[in-house]
Amino acid sequence: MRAIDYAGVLKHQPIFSQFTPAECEELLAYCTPHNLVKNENLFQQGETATGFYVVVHGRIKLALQAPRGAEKVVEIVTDGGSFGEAAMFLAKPYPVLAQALCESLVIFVRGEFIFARIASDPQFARSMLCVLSHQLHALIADVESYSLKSATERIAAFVLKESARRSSDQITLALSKYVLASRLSITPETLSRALHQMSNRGLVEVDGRKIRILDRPQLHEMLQPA
Amino acid sequence: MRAIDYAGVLKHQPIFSQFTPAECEELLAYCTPHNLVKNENLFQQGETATGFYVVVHGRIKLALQAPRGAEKVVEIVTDGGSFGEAAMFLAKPYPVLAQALCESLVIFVRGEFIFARIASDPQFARSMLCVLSHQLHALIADVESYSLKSATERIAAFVLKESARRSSDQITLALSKYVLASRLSITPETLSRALHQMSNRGLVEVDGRKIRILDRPQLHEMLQPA
DNA sequence: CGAATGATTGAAATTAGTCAAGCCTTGTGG
DNA sequence: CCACAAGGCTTGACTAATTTCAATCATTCG
Repeated sequence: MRAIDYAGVLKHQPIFSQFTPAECEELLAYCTPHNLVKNENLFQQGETATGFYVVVHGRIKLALQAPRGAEKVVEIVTDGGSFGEAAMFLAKPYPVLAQALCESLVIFVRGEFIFARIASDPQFARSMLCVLSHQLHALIADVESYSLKSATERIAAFVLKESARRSSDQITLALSKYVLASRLSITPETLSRALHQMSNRGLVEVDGRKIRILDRPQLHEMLQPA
Repeated sequence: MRAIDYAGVLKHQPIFSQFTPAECEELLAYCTPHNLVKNENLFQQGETATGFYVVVHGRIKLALQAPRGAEKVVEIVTDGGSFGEAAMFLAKPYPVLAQALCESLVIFVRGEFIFARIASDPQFARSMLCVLSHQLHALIADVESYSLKSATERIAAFVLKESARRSSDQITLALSKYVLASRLSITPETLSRALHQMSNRGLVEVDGRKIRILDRPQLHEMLQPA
């Protein structure tokens, strides 16, 4: 078993792409890798943040927890993504729970390094500002979706977005339908029913976790002004 | 009519509080003040951002617009607040509409200046990162509210938060109930009914736009685990 | 004063959630 | 290799929360 070249791994993360190999070596001293098994928690809602996380590979679920086991999945972070920056900058508790949906490798980066780097590298500061700005806009898009679209419309939007991301009419859910439903702020039952209904209308073809788009124009029309 | 000392005004905005008077003078060259009348639009959803805005005084509504006149109020920005930073950093369109709810003075700050300042002043970069982080966490709190709380609970939470902000049991809505309802993602009708119900239960006393908290413990309990 | 806007109220409709049962995989251990 | 347990998914019937529609009432402010 050979040691992983974590410095090399860091170099390949979008957020550190401007770093030289030497800088990655330096950064490494402030990093802690975490190998997570499926369903393992990385941190709980409420734990105070002293750094943030980069997802090397895998899928990390960020979720809000409510009494009686209810939860709301806010985001699924995948390869190359990061999370926890905002809590780090504010030195506040993480507002969400982070849990691995599958075997994942994430790297914890101590805030200490980031703060120093920002002080010395304005370009890096710009990158972090862009990362946070992206996250903010993504959340606003979610709020728009929750507030102004019906359950079926949200599902249609999701299918189209996934399809665009993979440049394919055929998408395979990397998530259980339970998690997807929570991400879309609906119940699994509603998701199931809505997919069936879309299937009956000939918009999509559903086979387990595979969804194929049959009538893209019609699907788009569902999201347009009435 | 005497010219307003905008440099002095800038100095008093939280986001520029670290600036020296000389720096504020310099900043001023990149600023454009806007006096807005009630209901005046500052920008439309979709306009490309080349800077951001600071609210000197007044109330600016940020809202998502949907077909058929529907809209969702995302945030109300008040004195000392700012908005549009994320769109500026991404050089993307504003995802929301900005409209004055009352006569307001806002100052537009060109991104050009901010970018230069970030390059030369790491402390300022930190400030901007904190501002964005705050906005992100505020949005997550909203998502939590929308997803995991009932309409009545959201109203109770709002009343308590307003009361805390003013350190008083008595709050006076600075918003029309229509705008407040949209902010809480409910309809005005539901807001009206819920307030009445809370009033009937002796939790609050409602008189037009004045709300007085009568039973704070009970109100808190509504937000706790069942 | 009177139009316009905002707020309230009631009744009906609708969406989505809840509860409960059953089904279908999938993986595991006998 | 089969059987069964477990989880994930689907389905149906019912319920509940909130919205919609419509009408009325109040307020404000030209």
